[in-house]
Amino acid sequence: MSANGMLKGSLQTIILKLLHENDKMYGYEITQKVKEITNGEIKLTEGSLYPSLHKMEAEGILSTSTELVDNRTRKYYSLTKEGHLEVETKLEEARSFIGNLQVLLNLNPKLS
Amino acid sequence: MSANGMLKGSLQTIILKLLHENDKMYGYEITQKVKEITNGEIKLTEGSLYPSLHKMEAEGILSTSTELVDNRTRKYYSLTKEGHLEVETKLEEARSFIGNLQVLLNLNPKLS
DNA sequence: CAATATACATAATTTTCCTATGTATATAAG
DNA sequence: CTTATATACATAGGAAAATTATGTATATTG
Repeated sequence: MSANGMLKGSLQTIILKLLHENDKMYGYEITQKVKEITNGEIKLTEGSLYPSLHKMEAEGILSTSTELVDNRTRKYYSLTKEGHLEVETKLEEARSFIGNLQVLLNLNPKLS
Repeated sequence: MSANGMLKGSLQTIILKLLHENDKMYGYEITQKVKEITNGEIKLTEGSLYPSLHKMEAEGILSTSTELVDNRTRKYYSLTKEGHLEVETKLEEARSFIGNLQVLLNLNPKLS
């Protein structure tokens, strides 16, 4: 929630990057991690997170395994081989887009 | 077009920033300016640009004036008083969001 | 004369996210 | 003991934003 109408288009990239770093994570853990890293400025809603995870699983870039902890179900997500390729693509797109946006908006313009 | 699925959410900000710098611009001119600044990496489509301009005009943050140049109509857009306020808000949002995204994706992480 | 550039517009669709809701267990507060 | 909060998942319905695909029209270049 809270002031991120700009999330569109980068949610998948954020999720994939976290899974690239952490090997396996479950949904709730992802929301907490994003909140922590951004000092509470970006809060993923379940209504956007879970459908996005399901979609990527259906596309074959994520795989799942379920565990039971304290009587509560945890569904862990991991990158597949295709997922690892997809992260690189998405990150490069993000790098490029952010660079262009910074130039357009005069925010920390690209040196060089 | 071309590799900017991440445009969602920042199109208005880009337009407003250009109008903030240029006092008045017409649609086609905006597409050319964005293409020029980003070395052709971001190409605004008419299908997204014009509806966005119309919407902002309806909201009262843009005003228009039409001119005829070489027998072709040009519809110039300018920021209204509200538009000038809106630019600041949008820019601050963009600054914040990009900062968070950079930390999440490990791209030029914020020093400090 | 044809292709490209300039200049606007919009309908229909798709993508992506959010809101609201629902289920269920564990723990902390009072 | 009861209530609120945190943990943990899921999905239906709706809204917002951009794209695709058209359509009109004039000027310029080859």
